[in-house]
Amino acid sequence: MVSNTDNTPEHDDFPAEINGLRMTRQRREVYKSLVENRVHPTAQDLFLAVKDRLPQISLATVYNCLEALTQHGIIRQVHFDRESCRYCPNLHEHGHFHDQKTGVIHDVTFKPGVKLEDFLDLPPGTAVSNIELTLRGTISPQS
Amino acid sequence: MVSNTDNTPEHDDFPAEINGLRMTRQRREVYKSLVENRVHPTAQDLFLAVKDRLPQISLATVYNCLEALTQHGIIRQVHFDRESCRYCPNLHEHGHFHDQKTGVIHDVTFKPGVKLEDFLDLPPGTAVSNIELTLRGTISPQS
DNA sequence: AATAAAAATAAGAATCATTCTTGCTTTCCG
DNA sequence: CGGAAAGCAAGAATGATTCTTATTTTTATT
Repeated sequence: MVSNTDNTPEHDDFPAEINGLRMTRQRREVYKSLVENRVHPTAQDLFLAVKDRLPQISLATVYNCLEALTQHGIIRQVHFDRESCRYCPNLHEHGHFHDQKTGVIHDVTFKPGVKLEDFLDLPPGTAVSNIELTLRGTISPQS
Repeated sequence: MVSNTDNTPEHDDFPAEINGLRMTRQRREVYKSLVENRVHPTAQDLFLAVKDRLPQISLATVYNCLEALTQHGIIRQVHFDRESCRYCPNLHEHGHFHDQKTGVIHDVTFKPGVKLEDFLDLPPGTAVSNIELTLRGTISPQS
């Protein structure tokens, strides 16, 4: 097998470790493909993309890499109904708008300074550690 | 097979049709079990519950009923990551808070009068037809 | 009320995303 | 260097959901 920690300049000078996770060749390529891809890809999408650079990578390894990256807070999973998981390198608090006409998924940010309590009736004592917000609808062309 | 449109008083005087959907015996029992159940059950949960009244009902039929009820706007699907779909008879706009300690799922309502534009940066021209909001965290005991 | 057509159902097979298992390879660290 | 730990590839296994098919029930028509 080819070296996994090849961080020579022609391989992008990627850090050897992020958030305590060793950046192996497979993890690095999966992560890079995710960052380059702007459409919230699935594991399958990333598998095909990474194959160009690592032809013998397996789908299971892509899943392993995505799991490891997620567990270490480097990327996030995004869910739409029970479709295949999608992945997102944007770590800022944000939601997703799913355009039902085009299928495109847009990131949606919260207005600055807004707190959950401003728009939700939360039971007293709730400590929210994770938010997942999904909107669906259409975008009418702007004149 | 037992009659499907038995709406005699001892069977609860249920309407024979809701939102244009014929209330068959199976659909009625699935719906009633969902309303009685307060914990956002899965199809499997409902299958077991309904079996008491309709011993020969099949899991596929429960899925069919839930699909029909959902399509006719009588109930809603709720998703938590890629876990089994859960179902909810509460049609009011609301989100869900998943207590990570107890596993209990609480409905969370929006503060009255709040609009999406109040707390989200939506691209111009967006028409939102569906909102799914999932929170995770814990509830500390109130003193 | 009889009957043909349409809608629902039961049962089990099929699908598909994801996870698990196993044997091998690479990396880490003394 | 050499053993232990971590990662990986390949394919099998899992599990929720959907699909298929034959049968039953309901509806529409007479």
